[in-house]
Amino acid sequence: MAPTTRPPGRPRSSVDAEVFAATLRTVHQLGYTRATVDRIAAAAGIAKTTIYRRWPSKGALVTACLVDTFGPLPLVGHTREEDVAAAVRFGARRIAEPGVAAAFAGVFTDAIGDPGLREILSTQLQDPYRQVLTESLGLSEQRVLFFIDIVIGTLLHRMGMTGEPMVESDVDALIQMLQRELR
Amino acid sequence: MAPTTRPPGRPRSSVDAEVFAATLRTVHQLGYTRATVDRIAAAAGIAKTTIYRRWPSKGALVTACLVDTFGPLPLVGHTREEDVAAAVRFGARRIAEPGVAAAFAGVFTDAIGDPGLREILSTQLQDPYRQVLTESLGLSEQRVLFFIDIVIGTLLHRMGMTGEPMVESDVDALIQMLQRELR
DNA sequence: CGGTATCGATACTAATCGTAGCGAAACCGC
DNA sequence: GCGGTTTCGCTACGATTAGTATCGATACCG
Repeated sequence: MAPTTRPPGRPRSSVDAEVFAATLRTVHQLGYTRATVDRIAAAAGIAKTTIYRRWPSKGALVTACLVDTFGPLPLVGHTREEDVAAAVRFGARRIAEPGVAAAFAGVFTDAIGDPGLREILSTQLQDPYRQVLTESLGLSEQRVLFFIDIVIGTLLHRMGMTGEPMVESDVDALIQMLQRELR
Repeated sequence: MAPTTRPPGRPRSSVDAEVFAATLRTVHQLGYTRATVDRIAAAAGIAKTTIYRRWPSKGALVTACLVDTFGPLPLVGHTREEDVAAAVRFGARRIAEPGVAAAFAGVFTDAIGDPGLREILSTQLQDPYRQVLTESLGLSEQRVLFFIDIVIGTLLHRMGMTGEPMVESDVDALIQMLQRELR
């Protein structure tokens, strides 16, 4: 049926990309807590109310921002080893981008005690990778979730403790360890 | 020299244990953000001002609470394998305790953009384990920090995503993987 | 009993989240 | 061009929270 019947009224201005960029920039500069919606809106050059018309809460905005930043996982490998390496390097690159780790930590914090937000987090951010990896790596769902916990958890903990991304030699060690584990 | 010369004036009432317990209880029930200092104080049966006389900020209070909860790492193993297993199980038990994971996530969030708090976190919480493990496992400092990232990061990510502690079979898999990695 | 430092209680400032209401603007079909 | 509909920017607002200031009461010491 009508695939794109434009609804009546003034269309939404296409500023989502601007808002996401402004969100990461602000979170990077000030941290999650002090990255107020007011400041994010100002950085994006729009009004705060416009943000709340599109995302129901600050946590949902940041989660959407993370989903947008991570994007699809490019798995082109011919072997499981190649795919594991590609996935880990993908995660390491993304988490090293300014503001991503801080946004992650903030969303985790908000998600505790907010089941709705945790649902969004698990469904929109983790599930796509779980599906792709389950198919691509040929492992059980439990095994894939275990893999995701290790990759993302380890990289985030390093960022949280030191404020710096994991050095390349440690990323290499992480890849080798997981290649052996998933052999 | 005088080991315990009591300073003049009214001594501090010994309520630290009560406050720590109330902190974890409240964070467990309401999450880090809504666990206000007012509520924690009420749960501990003391005044909010008493808390601020002892800890400079909510983040510092929760960090001290985590330090108190984790406590010293009991390493009695005769082999590196035994010590690795003991350390992982120790972390898994602690992080599974109510409120601990939520407190961790909250402190990480606050620590970004608050270098003082990150310093406390790194120095008071991570350093003792780094020292003990470096000595006990006979590994380089870099290797031990890598080990800590994997253990704590993985366990926290599972708690943050699902709200439930990691199941025992996955903890066993984590142990085996790390034993192989650190062989 | 005097000196000193803590305790409880109250009040306060400064931020912040999220909502409500308003007139102006953008786009559509006619 | 014109009415209908929806989003936009803007301002204002209520509720909640971190952290500070203050004051009388209290506990311990010599």
